[in-house]
Amino acid sequence: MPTEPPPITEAEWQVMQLLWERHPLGARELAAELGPRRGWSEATVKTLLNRLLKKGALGYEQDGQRYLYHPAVSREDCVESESESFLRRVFAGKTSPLLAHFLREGRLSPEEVDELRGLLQAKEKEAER
Amino acid sequence: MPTEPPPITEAEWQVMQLLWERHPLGARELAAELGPRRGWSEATVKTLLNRLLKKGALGYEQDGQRYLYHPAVSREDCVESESESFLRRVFAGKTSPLLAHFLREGRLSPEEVDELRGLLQAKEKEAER
DNA sequence: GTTACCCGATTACGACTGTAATCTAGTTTA
DNA sequence: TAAACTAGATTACAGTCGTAATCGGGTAAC
Repeated sequence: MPTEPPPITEAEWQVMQLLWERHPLGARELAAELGPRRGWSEATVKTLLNRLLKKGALGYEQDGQRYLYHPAVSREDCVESESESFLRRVFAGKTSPLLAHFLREGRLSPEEVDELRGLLQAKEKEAER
Repeated sequence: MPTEPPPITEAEWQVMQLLWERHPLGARELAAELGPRRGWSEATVKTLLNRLLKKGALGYEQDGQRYLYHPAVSREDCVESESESFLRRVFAGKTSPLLAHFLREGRLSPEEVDELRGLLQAKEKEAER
């Protein structure tokens, strides 16, 4: 069973997403990337890093006198737990209406449609069993 | 354009879900239903009702000396705005991975699979255009 | 060796949340 | 009519969040 990840807030997700893509990174680099695109001061980024450390969502290795941060929880686990809570809250736990909603609203390339068809077929077989 | 619904918190969603299903309802009935299943005191339910009124998410009609509450924002609008924010936060705005995730994780009846296949086909045609 | 600087740690602070208790004014009851 | 009961309005209060400024200790530069 994957360890239940700590709750990650909206602002913290931004930090995590970047670190899941690319790590390790120092506060400096993180701030350089996130600051402009989120309108955050460097201080704000540092606060988020500290909170994520405290939650156990990040780890670090010392690099001279600074830290190089890296994720300590997997993206999959976080996506999973956030998804579950969203599903429960907004769609009363029923997956099918959720899928219908996003299928209607989303824009999908033909390739994506194809991939999803594949997954649906797999699902179908599984249901037959 | 549907009016942007106010942000609804986790606890408030419970109240809204019940009222979307069945309304109008008095604070008494709401509390009778939500209290047990959420472990809330009646006072808590009243607080939530007040906050939702203040946000404009609920309306009421006077019934003697009490209120009968009813939704003032549509479930669809709330679902939509909550879904958008979830999609952005957790799946970086990309619908396809979201669908793939819930397709993999969810349990679907054969009928649901069928319905989804229909939606997929519609999507496909739309993409061809 | 002082001085300026970099960086993590600590503190700040108002808004929002979850969870209630209390107040207050009308209503029912003895 | 005084006591008890409703039910909405107001107040409470600790924890979290977004957003930051400041502190303190080590490092580099002069």
